[in-house]
Amino acid sequence: MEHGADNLQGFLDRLTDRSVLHDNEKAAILDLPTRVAQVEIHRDFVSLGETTDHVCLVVDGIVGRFGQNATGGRQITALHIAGDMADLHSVVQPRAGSALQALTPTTLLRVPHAALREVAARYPAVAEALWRDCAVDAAILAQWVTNVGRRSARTRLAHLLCEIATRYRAEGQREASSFAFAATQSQLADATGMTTVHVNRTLKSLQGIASLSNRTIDIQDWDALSDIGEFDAGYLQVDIKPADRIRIAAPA
Amino acid sequence: MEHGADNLQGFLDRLTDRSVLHDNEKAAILDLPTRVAQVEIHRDFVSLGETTDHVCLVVDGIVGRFGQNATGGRQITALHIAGDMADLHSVVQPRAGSALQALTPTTLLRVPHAALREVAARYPAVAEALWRDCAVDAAILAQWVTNVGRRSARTRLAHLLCEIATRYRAEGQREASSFAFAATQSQLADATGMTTVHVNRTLKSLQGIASLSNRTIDIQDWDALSDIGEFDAGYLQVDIKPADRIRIAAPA
DNA sequence: CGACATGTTGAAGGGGATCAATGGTGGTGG
DNA sequence: CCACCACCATTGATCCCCTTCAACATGTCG
Repeated sequence: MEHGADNLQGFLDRLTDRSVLHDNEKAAILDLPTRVAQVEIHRDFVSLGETTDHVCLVVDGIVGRFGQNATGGRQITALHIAGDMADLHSVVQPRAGSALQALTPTTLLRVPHAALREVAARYPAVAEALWRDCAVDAAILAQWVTNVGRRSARTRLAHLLCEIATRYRAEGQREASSFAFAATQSQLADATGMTTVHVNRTLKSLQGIASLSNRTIDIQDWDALSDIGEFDAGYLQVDIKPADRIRIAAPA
Repeated sequence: MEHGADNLQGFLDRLTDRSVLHDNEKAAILDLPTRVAQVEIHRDFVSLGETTDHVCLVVDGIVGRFGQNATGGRQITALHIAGDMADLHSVVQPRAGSALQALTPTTLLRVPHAALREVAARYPAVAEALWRDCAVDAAILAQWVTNVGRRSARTRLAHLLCEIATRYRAEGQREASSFAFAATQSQLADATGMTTVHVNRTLKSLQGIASLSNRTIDIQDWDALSDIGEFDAGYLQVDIKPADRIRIAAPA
């Protein structure tokens, strides 16, 4: 067990984008004990029903949270990228309600529940920040329900691409962009409740607006894409001005 | 502003079904200031984007959390019944990511954020219990994504009925039952991403297994219904044995 | 009793699934 | 360095679940 301050920094950044933490609280987070783990592609590193004693921070790669139906059809219910705590909820609810799988070769940082709980207990503001991140997670899930339930395939896919792009560059972005994203069409299908075939065709229909190739997402026309995707970044709680960040806990 | 201990009891029960709270912590919750509100049917009492300063506890009736697409199609992303805090997440994230609407005439208890935050700050175990409830909420949302994304209409509807039944009687139930649930077919449609027409036909296909009429859900054959719905109640975190409830916070 | 919401039924059309095959492409080992 | 293989992308043809549109029935509440 080592200290993974370098990698924890990404997680801390995520937290402080939305929450107010003081220096001692930040230090406590960077001081968390960690263990690095490499996960090969397509491997479940948390299984359904398993009780875990640590959380998994994504350092590199993409992680999917999976649900499945009786016939084996898999549905991705959440995507997690570098800086995300993929199962933060497990701190208060250690029995996994869904499996976690590496969608690409992935590097994780495992942080023991015990250590995180200790920090959360000592610093209420940290507990609050973690809770807040879970709330954002839930807001994203609610968006996905709407996405899958009430939008056409084209809109669905566009919305997902917008969400991913926005989360990658945690700044408001209203422009074209291009970034590494090594998911396959079949994984996009699992995330949008479509079939691979239809993802392929829908992606084609977005030519000139956005594309996925060479493990890279290219967004050529952000306005058009966010329009098609009916996308409004508000729910991602990105770009919260420092003055608007809330802190319930007293100064430590 | 009065004390609504009677009605807060339902909320406290919900919390203590999953979390361990000591007597002083329970007392602090029952002591929260509240304001009763009657909400007429079909009225939004929280709008999208609004910043609230209180949470809404459902005392009686049914509340839906709504998302919507560009053409006005509405999707219910969560259902809340008596005892549920419909927007608990607003404690840490006061800007509403979705609207809340009364699906039936509803009685609410409004609890000021300030008061709840004060209790949460003084009693870390309370903050933990609230956080845990948000985590359960998120687990339900993940199920809904799977439900809407990868299940047939029949399965979807059966799954929803199973979830509602299980949440109403927060005990493991493997049997027929009948309970008041005044939602319309059109609301079930919004919750499952179907059309009213198809809900009507699908409901008919469940004749003898389950039915919705006279504002009442009747489940005649639980085994068949949970089978069709591919339902496993685990994610609802109902029926957690006292010994299995987790408490991070130290004894107060 | 009248009005409006909710439930019911029929007919027709389409969006996306399904099935099936072929074409790329990167990775691996001989 | 090439041959092979596994995985991924692409395309066509067909089917069907569910939507859409439209009408009518039923219920409920003032």
